Amino acid sequence: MAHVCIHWFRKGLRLHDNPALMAALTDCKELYPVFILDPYLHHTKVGINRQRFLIGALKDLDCSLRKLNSRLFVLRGKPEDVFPKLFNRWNVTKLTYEYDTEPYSLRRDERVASLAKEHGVDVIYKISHTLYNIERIIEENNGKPPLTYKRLQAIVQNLGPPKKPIPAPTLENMRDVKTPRSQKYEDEYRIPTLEELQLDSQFLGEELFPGGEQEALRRLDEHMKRTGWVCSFEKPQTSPNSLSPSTTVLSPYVTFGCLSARTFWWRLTEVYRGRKHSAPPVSLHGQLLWREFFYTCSVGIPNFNKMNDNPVCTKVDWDTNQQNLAAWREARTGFPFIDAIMTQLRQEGWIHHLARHAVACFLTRGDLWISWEEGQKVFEDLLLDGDWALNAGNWQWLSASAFFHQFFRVYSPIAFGKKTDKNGDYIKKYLPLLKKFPPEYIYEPWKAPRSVQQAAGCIVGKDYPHPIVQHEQISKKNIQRMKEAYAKRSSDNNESPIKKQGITGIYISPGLLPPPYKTW
DNA sequence: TGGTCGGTTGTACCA
DNA sequence: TTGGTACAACCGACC
Repeated sequence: MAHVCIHWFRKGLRLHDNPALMAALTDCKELYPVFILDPYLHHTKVGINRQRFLIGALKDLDCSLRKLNSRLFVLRGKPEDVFPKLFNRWNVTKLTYEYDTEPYSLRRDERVASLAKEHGVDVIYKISHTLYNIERIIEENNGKPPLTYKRLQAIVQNLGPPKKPIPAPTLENMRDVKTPRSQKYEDEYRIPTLEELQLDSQFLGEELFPGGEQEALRRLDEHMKRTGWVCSFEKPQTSPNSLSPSTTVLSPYVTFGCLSARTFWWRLTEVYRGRKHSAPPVSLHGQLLWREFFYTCSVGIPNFNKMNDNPVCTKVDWDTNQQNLAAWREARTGFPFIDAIMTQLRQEGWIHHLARHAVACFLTRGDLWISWEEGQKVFEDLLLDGDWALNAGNWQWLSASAFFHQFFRVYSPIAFGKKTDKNGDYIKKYLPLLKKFPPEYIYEPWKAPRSVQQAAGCIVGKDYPHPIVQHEQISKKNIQRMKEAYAKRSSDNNESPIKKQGITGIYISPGLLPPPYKTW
């Protein structure tokens, strides 16, 4: 029997390495490629850069599908409301999609799958967002997520390399498949503009990272040609404040699934072959494994995006301070390095990993003592590569709430940037107000004599804010508060080690701080 | 994937 | 020549 099939795009906005889409084409007479703008995921709070990236990715997908005599159908609403109507309207017999491990997605997909069953629709899903089947990694580690990178590496070593990516469907694959198209459909299911999504595009900057599979593959090709660079890539050696990105900026494409992580992995393997090359955790392969690491944690650890009821997260008495949170979010902390990074984040939707470290440390354990959950929300809205699992994992890491425990390693909002940008050119690019300050004051303009401030045309306290905290003092105090939080954690764990751990494995010796380990 | 401080060592320069 | 000085580079200890 030939099927009428919906392939549901959510992430995985690509044709290459899309096994669920290929499954849709098997015994298929009619194909409906569908994307649903879900108010839970695509609300107006999501940053406009991210929305633009999504719209770009959808346009690109539609364009590629049209080359296969198909198209993309874009709908709006809650998937559980949308699908029953589509099942009836199109007499659907099969639904395919890519497996998604986020808690919201799992609940959503469970509801949709059960609706599909009620309508006599077969459901097929495939794993292609991650390198591995995440549940398989957990199984291999005796049912617990590996809580160190090293452990994850050992597990995946046993599993062997990730599956090879499969090619995109061709016209040959589409020979017996039709996508019904009519003028009525064109209007009804077209891709909305940003204005239609009630977004004001006048605040948009230049589109540095356009969404879409074609751009993703172009960008991948461009970087893979640089064999020497790829082979010697070590993440910690790249600069957080170069004027153009010092890394690939493929992450937004992997996040939306415009680029398959497995395709990226195997392209790197090709480049590495026969050459001396860097290795995980610092290499580019290593970066993909970090993604895998946090995905595995996010699946195996309950309430992974929260402090409370999250068994790996140290409980910290974070302050509530709306003024300071707003100053951080809106790039007016008075520390040019921090404010420049937050400006780049808002304008461009991407900042370097180490820049994320600097601002995350500043918001949490370093200076403002504000919960990492607040930072998580800001990154979620503003980062093009904002990914539920990676965002939660990295915020816990940086705030020394989980995974990373050397809380006395505090980034200086003044000294850190100087290592790779002595002149402060990065600050001048994103905070042009400060561009006339001489290098000796650019990281701490409040120290400049009045005459220098006047000459620079920028008076601290009037044109640019005073620093909202005194870093030297506050960071010392915060280290002490962190020490107390760790001491409390240890004594709580001693009282009921297993119960407090929540997940059954004992991965931190109760009563002891984890040994200083180096993960790269 | 830290920062700071104090101490040591190495080195360039010069009287 | 050589001793003095300044300073950079590095190390370990500590937070």
